[in-house]
Amino acid sequence: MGNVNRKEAAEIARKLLAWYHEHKRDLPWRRTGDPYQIWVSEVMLQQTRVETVIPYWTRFIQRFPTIEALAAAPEEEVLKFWEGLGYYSRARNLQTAVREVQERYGGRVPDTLAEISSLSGVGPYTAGAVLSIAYNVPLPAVDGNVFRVLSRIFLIEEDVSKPAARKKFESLAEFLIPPGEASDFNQSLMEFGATICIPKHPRCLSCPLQTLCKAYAEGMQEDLPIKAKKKPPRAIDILTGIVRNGDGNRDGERVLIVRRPQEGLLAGLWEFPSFEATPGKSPAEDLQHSLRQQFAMTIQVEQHFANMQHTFSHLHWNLQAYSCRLSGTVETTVTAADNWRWVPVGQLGDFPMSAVHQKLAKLLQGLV
DNA sequence: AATTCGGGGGG
DNA sequence: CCCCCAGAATT
Repeated sequence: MGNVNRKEAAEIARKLLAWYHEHKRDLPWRRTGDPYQIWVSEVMLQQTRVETVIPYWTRFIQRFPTIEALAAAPEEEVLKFWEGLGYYSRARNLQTAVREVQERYGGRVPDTLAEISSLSGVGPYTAGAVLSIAYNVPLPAVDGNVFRVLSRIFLIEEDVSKPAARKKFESLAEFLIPPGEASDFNQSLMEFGATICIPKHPRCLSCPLQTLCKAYAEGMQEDLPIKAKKKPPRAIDILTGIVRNGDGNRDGERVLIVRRPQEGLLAGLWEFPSFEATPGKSPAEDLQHSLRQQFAMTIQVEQHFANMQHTFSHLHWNLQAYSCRLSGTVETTVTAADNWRWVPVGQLGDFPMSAVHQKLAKLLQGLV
């Protein structure tokens, strides 16, 4: 596959670099040479669009401008800055990795493949991207764009969703890097895929590589890359309690939130207490039973609050939320615990929450 | 090699 | 509605 000689490789690189210098977007992380800040951008960009990342990166770098700043921050604050971006283990891994750079590498992002790859959350793509972009090390950075671009230029009909395909595309991408131009070339390949050689209806009429693209010559550009279809997400029913206490004392009304476990889906995020529904049980009974079992609380379900549907990569939530009220008063000594708290509705925004629960919080605050 | 991890934009 | 997105870790 992709048999290229040095001359063809040089021509592709030359044309892509010329196109890139003319058409590259003015992205905020292209204005810095700081390897840490470039690293942050690459982690945020994993499975995430450039337009989505821009405001997150800007706020994150403003708050955590250096490795020292991020290393010293409370994890929950880091999550708060990541809130809504998804794949929250990226944030946790990034902070773990940054702390290791502090200890092991004296606060300087390592510039070798072995060292940077040992950091948590740094896989083959991110390692190549940071090393090439920040240090101009001639290593490939194969992301979804590069799979698509190379599969079309060289008409590679291999299933790119198979892990085995990655190594072949990596060696091809590495071979194409012109001497001394790893940084710009790798970015040109991705930028080209993001703006010209796009997934559907590629802009072949504006393409600087049209004359040498094998897929275009065969009229196959729309059929590449080959990718296996994903399984549909499985659906589960979730019951959520918007539980308010009725003490009405000096602090006013408070609502119960719970922190999810440190591992698994939405790890470490706060949410209104939620449980997978028990088939055959009435929602009110089910919710009452679950809250008693988990938090030793007696509540009464007052009324239906809202329905939410949310699809994750592999899961579909069908969520029903009910307004509930705590029976009796809350002892002042148990108004907070390690993984649950009673908080004033106005302070819900201080806690990192998933997109679904953010929406519930806004409904509760009357902001919608 | 197959699953688990979020969320949103666009055809 | 489906696909895709500057993927990595776990099993």
